[in-house]
Amino acid sequence: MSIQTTIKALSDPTRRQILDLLKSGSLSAGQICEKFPVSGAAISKHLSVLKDADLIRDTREGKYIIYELNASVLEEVMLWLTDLKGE
Amino acid sequence: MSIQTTIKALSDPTRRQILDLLKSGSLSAGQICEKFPVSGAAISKHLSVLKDADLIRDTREGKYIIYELNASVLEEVMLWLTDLKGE
DNA sequence: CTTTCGTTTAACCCTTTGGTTAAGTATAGT
DNA sequence: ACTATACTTAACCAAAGGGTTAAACGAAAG
Repeated sequence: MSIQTTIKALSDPTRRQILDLLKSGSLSAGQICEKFPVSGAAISKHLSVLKDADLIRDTREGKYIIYELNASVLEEVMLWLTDLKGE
Repeated sequence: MSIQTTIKALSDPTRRQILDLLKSGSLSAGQICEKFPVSGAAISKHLSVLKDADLIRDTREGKYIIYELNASVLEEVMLWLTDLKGE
């Protein structure tokens, strides 16, 4: 995954909030939806952007789809930022 | 400056390249332009986005406008990322 | 097997974004 | 005072982004 894909995914506030939510534990798409004042379709699209960036992973559990955070790809961004900051 | 403004500014590859350039030292708008295959107007707009985000500062020197990196605002982004990664 | 529930995909609508060219502003040099 | 140089701003355009509603899909339950 490119740093471009990662940062683009991070550039929307709703998506960052979703990541913040998942920090405390995995949630189903529906549970995530409840937290935002937008349609399920909108959230579903955000989730797919985050998934394409590999910032989240999903697994189906029965009729639910559970999303979990994958923070490991943030490493690349951190490195770039650290380098930019110089030391 | 909000983290939103900062990340949005970072979300364009040309703007990130500009920041990378300025890491090695301050440059005039024209010198920055030379490095990119787009019009001066396009670069000027990128510079203004970076400036609004306080990621760069400018000072006029004669007929040149010199841009310098201001990496300090990256701290907030770093903190958010670090928190998300969970130490 | 049909229905219901959870979620995604399709089709669409605006707004934002990143580019262009052309015109404007500011400083330097003649 | 003019002209050239350095850069920005204005006006415009096509593409991308984030939202909506409605249709489709997958698994479970009746």
